[in-house]
Order: sequence, then structure tokens, then C-alpha cells
Amino acid sequence: MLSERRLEVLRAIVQDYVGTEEPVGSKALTQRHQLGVSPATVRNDMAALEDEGFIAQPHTSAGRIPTDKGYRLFVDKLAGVKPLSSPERRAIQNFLDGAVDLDDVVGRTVRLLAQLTRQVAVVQYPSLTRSTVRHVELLALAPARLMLVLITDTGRVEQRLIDCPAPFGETSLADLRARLNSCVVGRRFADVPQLVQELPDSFEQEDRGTVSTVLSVLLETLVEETEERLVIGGTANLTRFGHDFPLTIRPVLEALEEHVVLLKLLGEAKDSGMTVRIGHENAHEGLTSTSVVAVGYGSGDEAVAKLGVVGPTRMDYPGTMGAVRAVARYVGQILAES
Amino acid sequence: MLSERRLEVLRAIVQDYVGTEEPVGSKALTQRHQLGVSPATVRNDMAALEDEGFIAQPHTSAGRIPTDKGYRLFVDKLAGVKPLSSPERRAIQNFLDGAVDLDDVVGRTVRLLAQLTRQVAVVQYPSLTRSTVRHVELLALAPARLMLVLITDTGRVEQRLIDCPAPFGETSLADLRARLNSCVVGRRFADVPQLVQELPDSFEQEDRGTVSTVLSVLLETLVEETEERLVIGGTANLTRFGHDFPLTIRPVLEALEEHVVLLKLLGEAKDSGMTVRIGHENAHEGLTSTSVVAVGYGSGDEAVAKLGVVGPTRMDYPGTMGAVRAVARYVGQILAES
DNA sequence: GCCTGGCACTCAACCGAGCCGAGTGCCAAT
DNA sequence: ATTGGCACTCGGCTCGGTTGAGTGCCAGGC
Repeated sequence: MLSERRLEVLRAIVQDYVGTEEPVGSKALTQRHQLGVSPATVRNDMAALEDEGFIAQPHTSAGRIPTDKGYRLFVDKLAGVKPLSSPERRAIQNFLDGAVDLDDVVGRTVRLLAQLTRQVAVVQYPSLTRSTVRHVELLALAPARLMLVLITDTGRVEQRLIDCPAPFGETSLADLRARLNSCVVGRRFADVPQLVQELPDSFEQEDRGTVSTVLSVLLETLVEETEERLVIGGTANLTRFGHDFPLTIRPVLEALEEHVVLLKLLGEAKDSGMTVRIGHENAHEGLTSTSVVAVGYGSGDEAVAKLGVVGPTRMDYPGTMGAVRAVARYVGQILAES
Repeated sequence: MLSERRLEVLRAIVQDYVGTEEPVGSKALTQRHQLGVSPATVRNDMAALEDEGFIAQPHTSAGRIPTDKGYRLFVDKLAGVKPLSSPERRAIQNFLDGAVDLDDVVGRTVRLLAQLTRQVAVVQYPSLTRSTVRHVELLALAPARLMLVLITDTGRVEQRLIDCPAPFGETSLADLRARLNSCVVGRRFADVPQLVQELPDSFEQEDRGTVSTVLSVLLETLVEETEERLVIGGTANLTRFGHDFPLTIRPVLEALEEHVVLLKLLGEAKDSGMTVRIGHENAHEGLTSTSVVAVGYGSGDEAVAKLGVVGPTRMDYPGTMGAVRAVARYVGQILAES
């Protein structure tokens, strides 16, 4: 087991390295932190920490840098979540208020988060299946062509075009619209498949085909993976790190463009509380030198989606976690109001 | 005026430089192209081209590279638009078919364009004001709270929440919905402000406040600059160029994140036909070493929005232009069908 | 047993010199 | 107008030497 002081040394190394981006040596450490011991002692501690795999040296005769395992220990045991300053809180509120619709909320959130953390921000749209049905609308665009519009309590709107097998009368349409709504409004989208199961049976024979078509489109829209959307921002912040660029930045940008990958990544995060995935803990290859800080957000107590940031493993974890948490809370509030 | 051969030399320089990314010298030129003259002659031509400002040398004793002016001449006079191969055409069609809604169409388009050109793709959503009204829906979420949903002929859907000054009865709502639709469906959104001007007058005194509120929200939604949306993709392709990265890539990424800038850029492009803006022709500072190839697309003969790519001035113009044009055509077709 | 000062060693990063070669400009000859 | 010849330039590369931060180890002290 590691002694108290060795943990302190690790904390100091992480903090210094995050600040300077340069490997930190024993002498510099004793100067910048009051550890109360000499460089030689620190060297011994460092050797021990290296044996345990918490730190490493890029080359012999260089300082130490934390390993993924070192950051993990730091995040779990040595660091808390740094609360935001009150000007920052006010800035968040000002920035987020005045959004006109959900797209706007999400857009502002991603910009805000990117600016606050100076890293790449990722915001997932509220999941359909985790939201509640506010309204289902059916519009006749042509005799045999409908548009289905789903509206959630979080303000998300999805629409689909439907080609009907047969023309569908205006009265049938009104009928279907009314029955559909009375059966699903206020319920969770996840339950919709079950709720509408027997709906076609109550219609005239000639309309059943169309009703089934409508329902099958509705169900398709709710399929996981398809129904998730996300927005990213702040990619310019990637250029702030490691000057060995093309190599570092390339795979990250590529990974960020694959929304499926990101969604999976966010999906792996715990539903409640904050999740930090460090370096190789991320399954995707392009992201093995980055960390992901993610948290769920929602209009109520339950998370309807996740948001977070992607940055180098060498990031300011307490500050980033604080910003992510604060933004998630405010977004939740905004959504609850709408 | 430049002789025929000198133009030929310029074309050769552009082609070689685009291919190799290295300054091209007189000797290499004569080897790779059958110009029928000796390197010395080419050197004279190069000196002339340099005097005219079409090419430049990075340092003394280096080869020449085209200037923005050189590319301009190349694009205007020396190069055509390279049509896509038929496998490429088929790939486009396959990729674009099977999109389920407008978001999907736009998303696929941006990925397609990025992949095809290996550059950064930018796709603008069909402009509201240039589209036609397919339907306007008003939903009561609460007694004094409505949701306005606009649907265009291109499949774009916009929604807004409305807080009413007073409760609004179901019959009044149905009334407003009906009158609103009968007055705007099939008309261009740009004309809507005028069309709805006198609508409040025909309502009972007590409902006029709400009707005006609804209309003002409707009009706000149609304000230019606000109503434009766009999607970008393929940013990872930026890493393929110039190994002097952080400096080159940073401002470009930043510019790409400022959608307002991009919208303005696209807005400057001609409505019909293809527009190529080279290097310093782009007003925005971050984009002075990039070129933008943009073209309008639409479901009919009129452009409802633009799409294009952003890449280094040193790009394959004929190929890029071919891809951009082809994609725009197919997207137009897809939109017309929906 | 833990801490400390001292010491020899390592090695990346930083010059500066020198070479190399692609490429140029100029000129005289065709 | 075109060409071959020639002297010149200069960025990029390699090589050797120096520097200094940092390490590991050890012997002595608390």
C-alpha cells in the first residue's frame, strides 16, 4: 500500500504536469509544493510509484508523467470536483436562457461547454425512448401520404414521411390521431410499442393496412441507436495540445465524426453521477490518449441523455468535472421549464 | 498577354503542385509533361509568370508554387469540371437513398461529400424563406401554451414554443389553425409575413392578443440568419495537409465552428452555377489559405440552399468541383421526391 | 528504518559547421 | 525565340560537441 506522502507526491505530479505539460522532476516538485522532504526522498517515492505503475518516464533522464492508472487514482481518491465560481455560474445561466427551441438549447450548451472547459464538448439530444410523449401529430400531405410528428416533453420533435398502402380518409385520420394520442400522451416513449399494439384491431378492415404502416414507422423511429442524436463542438481546442499534431489529432477527429462510436461511449457512462473514462479505458482506438468526462442530464430526476467533454488524459479533472456537472444541471432546469 | 505555352506551363505547375505538395522546378516539369521545350525555356516562362503574379517561390533556390491569382486563372481558364466516374455516381445514389428524413438526408450528404472530396464538407439546410409552406400546425400543450410547427416542402420542420397572453379555446385554436393554413399553404415562406398581416382582425377581441403573439413568433422564425442551419463534416481531413499544423489548422477549425461566418460565406456564392473562392478572396481571416467550392441545390430549378467543401487552396479543383456538382444534383432529386 | 546530501551517469535538446543538391538567373550561341 | 552551360543561392540534412535536468545509488545521520 502507498503511504500518505506518496499519494501526496502523485497528486503533486499530476497537478504540475497538467499545468506545465512537461515531465516533472523531483527537484521541481519539492520547490513548488511544501512536501517537507528533500528531492532525494521524493525520488525514492517516485521510484515506488513507478514500480506500481502510476507514473512513467518518457525517457531515462527525464521527469515523470502520470500513467492512465495514475490519473485514475488521482480522480478516484485524490481530487474532488471543483465548483464553479459564481461569475461562471451566472455566465452559464445567461448564456443558456433565451434559447428558442431545443436545437438552440443543445447548440448553446455545446458551445458553452466547449468554451468553459476549453475542450471538445459532446451533447446528446434527449433520448426519445427515455422521454415522455407530449403529442403525436398526423398530417395528410396527400391522399396516401402522411407525415408523422412526435413531440416529447423535452421539446424534441421528430418527423417521418409515410407512404400509405391505400388512401386514408380525413375522418379516419382524425380518428387515428385522437386514439393514438389518448393512448400514448403522458406515457414514456419506451412504453409506446406495447401501448399501441392492439390499436389496428379497432379500425375498419380497409384502414388497418394504413394504421399498421403508421405504427410500424412510429416504432422504427423509436429504435435505439437510430433515435439518438448528438452534437459536438470546440474541436478547435484540440489544437492546443501536443505539438506532434497530425498523429495525435487525426484519430480523435475521426472518432468524433463517428457518432455511433461516441454514442456508445456515452452510453457506457453511468446513468447517474459523473463518469470519467481515462485513456485506454476507452474502447475506441482513436481515443486511447484522451479522457471522457460524461454525466447524464434530464428535466426531472431521471437522465434523458448525456453530455460531456473529450480531452487529453492530461486535463484538469476537477475543473472539467465541475463545469460538466454545472452545465448538466442548468440544462436540466431549462428543459424542465419548457 | 500570356502565350499559349505559358498557360500550359502554369497548368502543369498547378497540377504537379497539387499532386506532390512540393514546389515544382523547371527540370521536373519538362520531365513530367511533354512541353516540347527545354528546362531553360520553361525557366524563362516561369520568370514571366512570376512577374505577372501567377506563381511565386517560397525561397530563392526553390521551385515555384501557384499563387491565389494563379489558381484563379487555372480555375477560370485552364481547367474544366471533371465528371465523376459511373461507379462514383452509383455510390452517391446508393448512399443517399434510404434516408428517412431531412436530417438524415443532410447528414448523409455531408458525410458523402467529405468522403468523396477528402475535404471538409459543408451543407446548409434548405432555407425556410426560400421554401414553400407545406403545413403549419398549432398544438395546445396547456391552456395558455402552444407549439407552432412549420413544415416545408423540402421536409424541414421547425418548431417553437409559444406562451400566450391569455388562455386560448380549442375552437379558436382550430379556427386559427385552419385560417392560417388556408392562407399560407403552398405559398413561399418569404411571402408569409405579408399574407398573414391582416389575420388578427378577423378574430374576436379576446383572442387577438394570442393570435398576434403566434404570428410574431412565426415571423421571428423566418428571420434570415436565424433560420439558416448547417452541418459540417470531414474535419479529420484537415490533418492531411501541411505538416506545420497547429498554425494552419487552428483558425480553420475555429472558422468552421462559427456557423455565422460560414453562412455568410455560402451566401456570397452565386445562386446558380458553381462558385469557387480562392484563398484571400475569402473575407474571413481564418480562411485565407483555404478555398471554398460552393453550389446551390434545390428540389426544383431554384436553389433552396447551398453546399460545398472547404479545403486548402492547393486542391484538386476539377475533381472537387465535379463531386460538389454531382452531389448537389442528387440531393436536389432526393428532396424533390420527398 | 527512514531520510538526506553527494556523486557519477544518462540522454534529449540545442547549437554550429559543413556538405549536398535542387533550382535559379544570366549569357552567349544557334 | 530557344537552348546548353555555368556560377550562385540557400534550405535541409548530418555530424559532433556541449549543456543541463534528472536519475539511481550509496554511505552517513537522525
